[in-house]
Amino acid sequence: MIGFEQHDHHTCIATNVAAAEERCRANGLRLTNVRRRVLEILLEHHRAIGAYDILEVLKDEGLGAQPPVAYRALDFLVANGFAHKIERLNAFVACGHPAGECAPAFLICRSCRKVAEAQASPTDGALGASADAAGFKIERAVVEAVGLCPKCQTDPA
Amino acid sequence: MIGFEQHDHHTCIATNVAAAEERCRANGLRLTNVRRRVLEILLEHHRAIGAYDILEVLKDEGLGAQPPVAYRALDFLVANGFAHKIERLNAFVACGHPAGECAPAFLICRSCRKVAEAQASPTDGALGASADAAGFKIERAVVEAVGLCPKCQTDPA
DNA sequence: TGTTATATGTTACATTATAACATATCAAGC
DNA sequence: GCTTGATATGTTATAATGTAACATATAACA
Repeated sequence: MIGFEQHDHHTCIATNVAAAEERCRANGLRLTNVRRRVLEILLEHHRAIGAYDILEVLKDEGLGAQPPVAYRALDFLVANGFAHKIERLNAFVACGHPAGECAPAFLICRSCRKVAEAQASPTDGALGASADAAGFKIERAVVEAVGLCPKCQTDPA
Repeated sequence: MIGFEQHDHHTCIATNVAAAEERCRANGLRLTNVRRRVLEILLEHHRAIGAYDILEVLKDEGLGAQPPVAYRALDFLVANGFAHKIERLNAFVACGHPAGECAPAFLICRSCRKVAEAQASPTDGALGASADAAGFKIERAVVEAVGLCPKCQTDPA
C-alpha cells in the first residue's frame, strides 16, 4: 500500500516521472510536455486535485489556458494507468505504482484529501460472487473509502 | 442481491414507497410530496438517472422547476438510505432494500445503466486490512463495478 | 395561536466537463 | 529533405452537474 507515510517527496517525483518515461518509451506512448508536467503536478501535490487546479498551474507556466488542455492530459494519464480519477471527489491522483497494471482501491482522507492506494480484487470475495450469481460481467471497479488519515485523526484540523 | 432479474415493476414501486413511508413515520422523517415523487421516479426508472432528468419530470408535474428542488429531495433520500448516488455516473438510484441500513456495492451496466445492489463489507478483506495497517479510519466506502448485465451481454444494442 | 423548526421556491452562480474545429508537431516512407 | 498521415495542442463556445443565499410557506408543538 502506498499512501500516508512520510517520504522524500523530491525523489518520489523524480522516480515516478522516470518510470513513466521509461514505460512510455517501451510502449510507444508520447509523454509530451503538458502530459509530463501534469503528472509532475499530481505527484507534487500527492493528493486529489481537480482538473481546474491543474489548469491554473499550467496557465501560470504558459502551457495551456483552456480546460481541454488539462482534461486531455489527464485522459492520457488515466487511460495509461499513470493516474487515477477519484470519482467521489471529481479529482485526480498520480498512480502509486506506475510500473504497470493495477486495480486500485483508494483510502481518501476527507480532511486533507490525501489519497492512499491499495490493491483491490473486487472480482474476488462477496462482490465477485454476487456478480457471478447475477450473470454480471465486471470490467472495471471503483473502490473508494472515505475517512480520516492518521494525521488528521490526531490533529484538530 | 437485488438487480437485473425480471420483476413486477408496479408492485415493486408500491412496496418500496410504502416501506419508505413506514420508516419515515417510525423515525420522525417527513416524506413530503416532492421527496416521495422523486423516490417514485427513481423506482420507476430502476436504473441510474441524473438529477436533471428527475427535475424535468418534476417540472412537467408542477412540483418544482429549479435544480435545488431535485437536489434537496435527493439529498434527503440519500442521507436517509432511500437512495444512493452512483459517483461514477453522477446519477442516482433507489435503494434496493429500503428497510434499513446498508453498505452497498453496485454492479452498473455500462450499456443500459441498470444498477444492481449487492452487500459489501469493505472494512473486511484486503482493503480493511490495508486501512488498519495504515492507521486509516474508514467511515464510508463506495464500491462500484462497471460492466455488462446479462441482458446487454446477449443483446447486440 | 403564536413560535420555532423544517421545507420549498427562486435567483444567481460555481464547478466540472466536452464538442467542434483550426493549427501545429511528430514519425515514417519516399 | 519533403510529403503525408496520424497524433497532439490551441481556442471558442457551451453543456452538464451542483450550490449559496435568501424569501416564503408549511408543519409541529408549546
